Amino acid sequence: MTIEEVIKSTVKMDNAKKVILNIMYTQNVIQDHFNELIKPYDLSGEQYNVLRILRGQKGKPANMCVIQERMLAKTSNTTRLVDKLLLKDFVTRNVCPDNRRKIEVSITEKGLDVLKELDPKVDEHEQTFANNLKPEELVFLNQLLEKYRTNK
Amino acid sequence: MTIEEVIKSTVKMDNAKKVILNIMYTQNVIQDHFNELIKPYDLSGEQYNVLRILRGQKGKPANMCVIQERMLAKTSNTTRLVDKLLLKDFVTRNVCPDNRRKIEVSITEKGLDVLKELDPKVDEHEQTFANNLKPEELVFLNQLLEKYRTNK
DNA sequence: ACACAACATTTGTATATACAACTATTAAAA
DNA sequence: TTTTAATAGTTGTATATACAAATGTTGTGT
Repeated sequence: MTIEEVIKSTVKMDNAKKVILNIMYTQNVIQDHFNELIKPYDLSGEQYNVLRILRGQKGKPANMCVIQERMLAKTSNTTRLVDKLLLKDFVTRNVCPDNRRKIEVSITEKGLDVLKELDPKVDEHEQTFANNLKPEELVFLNQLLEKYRTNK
Repeated sequence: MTIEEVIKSTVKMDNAKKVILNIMYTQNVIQDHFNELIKPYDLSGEQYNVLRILRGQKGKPANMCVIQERMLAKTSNTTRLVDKLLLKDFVTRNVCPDNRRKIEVSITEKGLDVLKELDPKVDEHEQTFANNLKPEELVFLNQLLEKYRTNK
């Protein structure tokens, strides 16, 4: 389905506009699919993302600004995301002893368990889309997107 | 900047995962850029999108479900989006005489004026990104994204 | 030591989004 | 014709997001 069909556009669009709409819409489709996947786990997409970042720390705690800079949506409110994860016992939060301005956030066993349970489903989610392209097309799509963003 | 650099990933990712993150992140970058652009006009991205859809109707009013199906984010609350546009006198809203379940929404002169003023800025926004790619790369990027979404 | 800037995080507030429940109207079936 | 189902839109509520202002802590210059 082309992007014109999706938005039932009546007027002809140039490729610059089509690309923007295609990226926006594709992101929406991916996100809807992913939200379905994590709905039973009472996690939002950004909450999942924070857990993933914390697991990537391999035991080392992360402070708020580290989490922030590794998130996709830089405008998210990290404090309140961590609040939600705390309520579910997926993370711990402590003042950093070396620098009391900083907060050390770590993932708990319970948090790791949830991620482990989600891992195969997330892989499947990723593959479902990726299987529509040949391996070399995937590589090229990555290159094009990265080039498209140059200097932004 | 590769997606790994953006999220400062420590672990190696396969291309299926990279593509997802690249699309999500690129959408974020585009949206942030667009939000800057429309900020002075007191419009949100989705509000702009509704106005654009209404202009595409070329005078013919659109009812709520038509607007809904042409929006990128299918989960948006059309009623409240139109409420906001009404407050700014950018649209009119009337009960459809043929079928009183339906609502006819039309763009006003004032709404058209705002779009007209935004047009060159939106074009520039689209070109800023598109100029990073060759014309044939743009075409290919569109094809890859559409193929990537197959059956979703 | 004191003032002041820089840093890290939190809080307030307004708006937006997600999703289910609800109302009103029309169409279809019994 | 009454009941039921389908359609179109609205409202309630909880959560999320955006962004500015506020708080507390540390570093720097005088």
